[in-house]
Amino acid sequence: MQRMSRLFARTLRDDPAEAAIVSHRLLLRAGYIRPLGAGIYSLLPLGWRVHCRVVQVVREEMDRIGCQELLMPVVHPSDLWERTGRFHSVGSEMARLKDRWGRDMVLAMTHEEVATELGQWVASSYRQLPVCIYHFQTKFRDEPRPRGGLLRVREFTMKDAYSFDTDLESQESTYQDFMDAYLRAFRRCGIEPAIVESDAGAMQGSGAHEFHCLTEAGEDTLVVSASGRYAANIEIATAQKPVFDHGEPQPIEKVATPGQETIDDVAAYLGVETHQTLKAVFYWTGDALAFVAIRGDLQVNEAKLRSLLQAPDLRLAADQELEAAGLVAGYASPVGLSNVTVVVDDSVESATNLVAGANEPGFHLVNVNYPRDFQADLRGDIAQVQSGDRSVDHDEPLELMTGIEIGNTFKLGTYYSDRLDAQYLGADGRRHPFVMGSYGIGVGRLAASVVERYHDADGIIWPVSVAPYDVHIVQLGTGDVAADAERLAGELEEAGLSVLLDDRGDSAGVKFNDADLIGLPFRCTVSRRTLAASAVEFKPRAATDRQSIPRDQIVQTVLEARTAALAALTPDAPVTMPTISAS
RNA sequence: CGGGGCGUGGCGCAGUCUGGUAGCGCGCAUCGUUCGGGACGAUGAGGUCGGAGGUUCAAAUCCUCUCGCCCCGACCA
Repeated sequence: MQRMSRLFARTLRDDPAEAAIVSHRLLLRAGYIRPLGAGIYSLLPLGWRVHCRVVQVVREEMDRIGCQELLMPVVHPSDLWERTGRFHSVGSEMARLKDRWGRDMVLAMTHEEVATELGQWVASSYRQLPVCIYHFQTKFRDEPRPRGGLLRVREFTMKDAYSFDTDLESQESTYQDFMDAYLRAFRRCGIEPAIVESDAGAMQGSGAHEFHCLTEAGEDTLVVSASGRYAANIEIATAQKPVFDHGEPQPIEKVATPGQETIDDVAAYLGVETHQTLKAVFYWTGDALAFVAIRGDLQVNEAKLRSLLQAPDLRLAADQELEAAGLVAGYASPVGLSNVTVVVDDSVESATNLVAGANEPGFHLVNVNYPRDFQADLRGDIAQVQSGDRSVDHDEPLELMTGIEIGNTFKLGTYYSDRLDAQYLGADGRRHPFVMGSYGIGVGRLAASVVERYHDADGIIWPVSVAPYDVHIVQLGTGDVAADAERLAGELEEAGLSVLLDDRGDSAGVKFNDADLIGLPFRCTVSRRTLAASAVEFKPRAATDRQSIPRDQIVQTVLEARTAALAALTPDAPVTMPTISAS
């Protein structure tokens, strides 16, 4: 039992000024976390208990699929990272340091390298495969912009798992096991995740999924079809691109368009729809300029472009870089260009007689046709899906949603095993690289997501599965009242429940408000009034009504309520695409 | 990295423009009265005004530099 009078925490009456997001505000106010720097937090006892509860849920689901827990170090010598190429490719997100001998070390932001090294050491034969390992370990990622309390931090605990299979077929089965385990873990925490296809990004894999908690506070945009049959992160999402008929190709012509620098202006000025224009956008790949041409009614999707160009450091080009290449912003054209890489979205291939810039201020070209008038160095789909677009597979309308990425799964293929010579001896007597997977869950982000999902105007409403304590006893009075509250706490603990006892001398209002703020699932109030009635007042945090329960039945009542609440978190329900809840 | 905002006691803020004894509410401590939804009274503790330099008789306030934090964007396993 923890007494509130001794709890290492402090609840705040006023909202901290820095907190703009619900979970951040409530976790600070209720005394769960305390910032030390940007994106760096201490977990106070309440926060740590939630952390441990979440860890335990995830651990049980990992163990359930036969994944074995271990612990890998945070500080790594750089050589493994040199061998996979990530020591140089990752960039400043990974913190680096030198040891006393001047050797390069890294603070691990993930553990593919070390896991692969361990895997090849242990599993020398196909007879030992498949095998999976996981750990809960501190990650440090030097994020350019931490935000939202625990939602995006620089130091955090991640559950990361790594699988080793003999071949793609086996890995597919292992991957499915992880998907199932993730779904169960999130549901046990009270979150029905949206599962979407995602970008493998720096993981270098061949396929990936993300699990999202749908909430306005999220940073990721997801594209979901009406039936839920298609769901993807917008970074990789595809959609049908409507085709417009602008007639047979006509001779190219230069027209004056004074002062018309935007697509909308030019289209209006020349009396055409935006889909009959060619939009030019310029990116800097890190060492070269890329001229991106896309139909005027579409937006460039930078993640897709980055992937197509294989340019991890892609960014919009600066004006000086445009001038140096002889391009005129607002009037730029791919026609007659030779010194820059031209990337063409496939929307341009089906369009005829487009309006494009003339590379001359105040002039555009009409009846520009690809590939008659200009060539592409690269072609592909680099368009951003927009709300209302239709899915490729089932021709369904697509909707955009926002979510917090609480977990991800990656099919790594043999990227790491190839580079680290991680091989097993197969039944055929030959050596083969492991087919690997990696799977992450951010513990703190998951806890914060639960708060985003479960709260009201008064505070947090923890699901029983991850609450820091099961029962909040509000003791209103001293003497007999205090004695009975203590006795009740003992009985509840005897029954296997964890208890936070508010034994402070504060007024009832203060105590009730703190109880609501902290958000334990069940509240029991003990006072003169309840003592006289040989009863205890019982109120689930999520309920609006208080009940008077006979004193000799209260423990049973709480136990049953908790059991029912746990049963309501059904990990085995069929997968459905959730919608954003009104809470 | 670009744009915006903010650093004054544990929390929320005023004071800065127009330089002149550092304030308010909450919280905290002691005493008393209260006692079922953030009680009341009295007394009290607590701040080198983020830091450094400069201007001035005098700087929270003006100038320069710097550090940090928040928000938007860029970025992002």
